[in-house]
Amino acid sequence: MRNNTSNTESQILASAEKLFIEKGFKGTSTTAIAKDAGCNQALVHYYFRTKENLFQKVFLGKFKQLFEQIKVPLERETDFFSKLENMVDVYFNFMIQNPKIPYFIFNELITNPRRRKQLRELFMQKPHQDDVYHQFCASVEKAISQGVIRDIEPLDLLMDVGSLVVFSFLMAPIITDFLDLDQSHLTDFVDHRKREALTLLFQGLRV
Amino acid sequence: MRNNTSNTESQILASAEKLFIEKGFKGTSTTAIAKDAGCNQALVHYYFRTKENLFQKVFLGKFKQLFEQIKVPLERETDFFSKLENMVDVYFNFMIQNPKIPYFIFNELITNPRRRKQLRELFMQKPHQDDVYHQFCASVEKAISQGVIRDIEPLDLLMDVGSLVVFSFLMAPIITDFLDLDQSHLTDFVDHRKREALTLLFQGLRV
DNA sequence: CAGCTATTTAATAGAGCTATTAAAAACGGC
DNA sequence: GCCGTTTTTAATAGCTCTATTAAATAGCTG
Repeated sequence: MRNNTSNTESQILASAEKLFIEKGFKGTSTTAIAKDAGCNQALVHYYFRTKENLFQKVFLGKFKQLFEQIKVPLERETDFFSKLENMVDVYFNFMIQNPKIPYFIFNELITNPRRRKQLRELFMQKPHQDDVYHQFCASVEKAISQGVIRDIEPLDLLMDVGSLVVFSFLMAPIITDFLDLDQSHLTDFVDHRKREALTLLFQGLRV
Repeated sequence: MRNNTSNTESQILASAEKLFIEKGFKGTSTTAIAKDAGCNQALVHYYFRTKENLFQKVFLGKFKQLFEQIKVPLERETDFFSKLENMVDVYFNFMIQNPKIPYFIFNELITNPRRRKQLRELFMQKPHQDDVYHQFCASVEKAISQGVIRDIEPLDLLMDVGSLVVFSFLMAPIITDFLDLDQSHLTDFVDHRKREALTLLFQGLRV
C-alpha cells in the first residue's frame, strides 16, 4: 500500500457512508457506491471484500461517534438540572448536525438482530463503558436523595430525555413534507421542540 | 370471481402483511410472500399485479387502523387530564397489541417520499379528518385558558405524548436483546414506561 | 357433460445484484 | 528503463428478483 488510506479507499468509504445512511443496507448496492465514488465496482470489493464488511465499518463508526457525544454530559459533574440541560443541548446539537444518524442506527438495530449482537459484543468487550451509565445512575440517585428531583428510576429518566430528543428528529422529515416547510422552518421547529422538551422535563421532575 | 375475497387472495394479503411489517418493502420478495402463503409466486401478481400495489394495500390498511385508534381519545369530551390519560392508555394498548406497526409506518414514511405524498393526498381528499386535530387544539386551548394546564402549543403536547409512547416501543426490541429479557419482562418494561409517561406529562403540564 | 370462466402452474424474459478473476495500467525503487 | 508491487479495469459466473405468458386445471351453469 502506497499511502495509508488511499484516496480511492476513503472516497468509497465516504460514498458508502452517504448512501447507507440515506438508503440503508438493503437499499444500497455496491454498484451504486462505486458509481457515487467515481470508480470501478470491483474496487469496492477490492478494498472491503464484502458489502457487509463495508457496512459494518460505517455503522460502528457512526455509532461510536454518537456514543462519544452521548457520554459527555453524562460524565460531567454539575448540579442536576444543569446536567439535564446539558444533555438536551448536546443531543439536539448532535442531531442538528447529523439529522439522519439516529434513524440510521435505529433502523439497523431494529431490523437486524445481527447488529444488536455486534453492538452487544462491543459493549461486552469494554465493560468500562458501563461506568458512564452507572455514573449517571449515581448522580440521579444523589439528586433524588437530596430532594432536588422526584423519585424516578435512572433508566426512565434516560428514556424520557431520549424520547423527547430523538422523536423530534425522526418526525422531522415527515412533518416537513406534511406542512410543506422548507429547511429554515424545520430548524425553527426543532429549536422549538428543544425548549418544550426542557420545560417538560424540568417541570415534570420537580419534587 | 367465485367468492368476494378468495381464500388464496386473503392468504397472500396476510402473508404480505406479516412479511412487510417484519422486513419492510425492500426486505420482502414476492417469492417469499408466495412461499409463506403456500402458493405459486405468479399468484401474487395475478391478484395484485405489482409488489408496489400489494404493499400499498397493506400500508394504507395499517395506517387507517392506527389512525382510527388515535382519533378516539382526541375526540372524546372529558376534562383535560382524563383525555390525556385516555390518550396514553389507548396508544399504549394499541402498541402492545401491534408492537411492530409504529416502526413499520415510520420506516416507510421516512425512507419513501412517495408514501408521504400518498398519505398527504389521503388527508387532502378527506379534509374533515383535520377536524380531529382542530378539535384537539380547541380542547387544549380551553384547558389553558381555564388554567388547568400551563401554556403550551397543541402540536407540542401531541409531540410530547407521541414521543413518550412511541419511543418506548421503538426501543423495546433493542432493550430486549441488550438486557436478555424475555417477553414477560418486556411487557413489564412497557407497563412501567406507561406509568412514567403519565407522571411526567401530568407534572410537566401543571400551571 | 359441454362450455365458459376463474384459478393455478411451470417456464422464462430481463434486469440487477454480489463477488471473483485475469489482465491491464500506474507507480515505486533501483 | 526495467521489475515487482499496487491499483484499476472489463468480463463474467451465479444468484435472486419482478413480472409476464401460455398452458393446465378446477368450478360453476345450463
